Amino acid sequence: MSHDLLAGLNPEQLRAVTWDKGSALVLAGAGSGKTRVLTTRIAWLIQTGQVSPMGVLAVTFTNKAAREMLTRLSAMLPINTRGMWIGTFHGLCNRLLRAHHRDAGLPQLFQILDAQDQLSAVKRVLKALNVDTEKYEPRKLQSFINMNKEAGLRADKIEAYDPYTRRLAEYFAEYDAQCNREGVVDFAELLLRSYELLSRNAMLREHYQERFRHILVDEFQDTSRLQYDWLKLLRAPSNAIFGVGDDDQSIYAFRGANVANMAHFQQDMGIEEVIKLTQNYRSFGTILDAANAVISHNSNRLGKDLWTTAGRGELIRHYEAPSDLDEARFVVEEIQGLHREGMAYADTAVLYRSNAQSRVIEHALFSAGMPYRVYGGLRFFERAEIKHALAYLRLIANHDDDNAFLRVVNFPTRGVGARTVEAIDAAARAGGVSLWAAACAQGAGKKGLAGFVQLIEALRIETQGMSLAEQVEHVVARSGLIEHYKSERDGEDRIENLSELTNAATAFAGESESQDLADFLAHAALEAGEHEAQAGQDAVQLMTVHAAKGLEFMAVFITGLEEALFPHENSLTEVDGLEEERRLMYVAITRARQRLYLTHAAQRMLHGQPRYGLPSRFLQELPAELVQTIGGWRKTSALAAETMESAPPAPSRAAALPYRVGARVQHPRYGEGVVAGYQGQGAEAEVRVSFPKIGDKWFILEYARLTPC
DNA sequence: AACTCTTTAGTCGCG
DNA sequence: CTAAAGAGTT
Repeated sequence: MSHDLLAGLNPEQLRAVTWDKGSALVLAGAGSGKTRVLTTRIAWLIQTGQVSPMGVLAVTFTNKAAREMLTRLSAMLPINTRGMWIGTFHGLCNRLLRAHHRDAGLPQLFQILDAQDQLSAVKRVLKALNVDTEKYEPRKLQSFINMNKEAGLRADKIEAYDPYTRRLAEYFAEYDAQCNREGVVDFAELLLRSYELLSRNAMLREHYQERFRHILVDEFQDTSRLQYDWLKLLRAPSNAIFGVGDDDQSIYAFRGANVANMAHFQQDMGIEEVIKLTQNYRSFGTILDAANAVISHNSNRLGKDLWTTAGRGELIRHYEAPSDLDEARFVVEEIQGLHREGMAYADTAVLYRSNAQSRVIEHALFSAGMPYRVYGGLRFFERAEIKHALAYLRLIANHDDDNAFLRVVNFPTRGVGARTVEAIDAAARAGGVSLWAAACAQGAGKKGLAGFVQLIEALRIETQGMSLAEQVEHVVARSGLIEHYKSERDGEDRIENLSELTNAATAFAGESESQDLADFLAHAALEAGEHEAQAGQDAVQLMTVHAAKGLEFMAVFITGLEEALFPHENSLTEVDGLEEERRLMYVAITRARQRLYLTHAAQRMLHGQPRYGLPSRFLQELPAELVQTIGGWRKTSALAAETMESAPPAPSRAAALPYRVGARVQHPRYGEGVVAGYQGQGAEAEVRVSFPKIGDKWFILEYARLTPC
């Protein structure tokens, strides 16, 4: 039987799939069949009777990855995957907390705050404490809270050596208190809460440890400190963790990912040998060589090189554009050419480091009348009208949800102004009760408020006994949202989305076999929905490099390959920042199957001003024989190369270029400025300096009276 | 309560 | 430049 399952696996994959000596770490390169290994292993474990479906715990980071695993698994095995613990960290923690909400100290119908909700909750805390939000920015506090929770730290465990941090910790504590009062948890809280639940409750912990004989973890390099500890807590000494990841694709340190977990895992589990999947099934050899070459400039790697049997393929194409406009024009023309040769638009992707860069490319595509799709932006459950409708539903499920209350108490407007809300807020704080309770108490006198209270109560009663979809439909219809959007100029889309919400509820009820409103609300928070825009059409794919991780395309354009943009200037001041940028470059390169374009622009508009960038150091890190320069307005970028730290030193001319681009310099007449670029060579070399007020100035390098500052 | 003006910030973003 | 958020105006 298992023959079918294992057929077609290469020796490395086979070794990983059938590993039977305890915990394992699989170093899975890009395009090496990682998902296949994970799912085949689960199927193999079940089919060979080593574990029952209930005994498997498989964790991913995205809903998409979890879905894919489930789909592939049900194709491999005739089992019902429902009830199996396969999902995202957050989804599984949610499941755990719902099942044991009492032990976790949560109300049964606790609600989940998404990032937006969390930010407004944070703002409310700061307002209640009368904090100067200039000094303590809500966003900063939000990320402070999340960073600490991701490291497993509550407010009282934070070591604050300065008054500022001490204050932040205080506000953190107050925020948590507010969440507890309101019966809501944020994303990080889902994890921390379930970690604490398991660590405090030995009975529960042992129950799950006994149950999950095999734990499998996808994208191990993206795990946070807390997630790693959570996994260790769930694993009995006799059970195995199978971790799959790629340290070279670790690009999420900024949101708490801790690559070091891979090394810790090796030590903690006594793993002697890492299984490496290095055969790549995606790209041609030239592309892989380029990726290998770039990433080899990083230190602290576990180490691996990708290879293929597919052959060399085409050279990488490098285009040097005079400006961002020209870069976009080039990309458009190339895609048109590819399309004429039969390539689908959807097989081409344009990647960039930051979202702002998409504008120019979008404009060029639009002018050329070509279809395109931009990834990112608002997702379905994040749209304002959907959040409004959900707020009504949340308030029915949990009256104490102050976030939801504030969102809709006066939307659509019903004469409950800021003054009234303030009064409710004061009463609620004085009485230590929720806004809802305070509103009920004083609502009688005020027309609008009384109407709101009655509406919510009526909805609660009316929806009892209804199916989930009926409840959603009913609440949307009675909330007045549709009437409100009818009178708005471009409200049609919003009304359409609201009716789509009913469809989403129907679909959810069908998939999960749950008619429970709380389940649906959790689903809405945990799965914000796809990025809607014209999915499924044949369109050029535009996205950031981060968003491209895990995807592949026949042809890939990596644009904006300039110093200070990619690698991003902000990363240069961060610890290991440059290495993370290089991994980002590695991810970008390995998205391409057949053809890879690298482009950079000498001049680019940034923040409304022209910026002059040198070619990215990553271009220099590519072996010249893999790259073919096409077009190009300048013969060589050798001059540029020599200003770069990572380039081999060229003493004679390095002395001639005393400042890096981006370096701050002082000029006796114009004051402080930033070096924006160089032009010419030798005695004619000129330096361009940007001054804040005055703008850009060219100086003959030899005579310019510049001093570093 | 809608509208307008001003100010400000601007890397990447799963759940 | 430009989008978003906050403040101020009608």
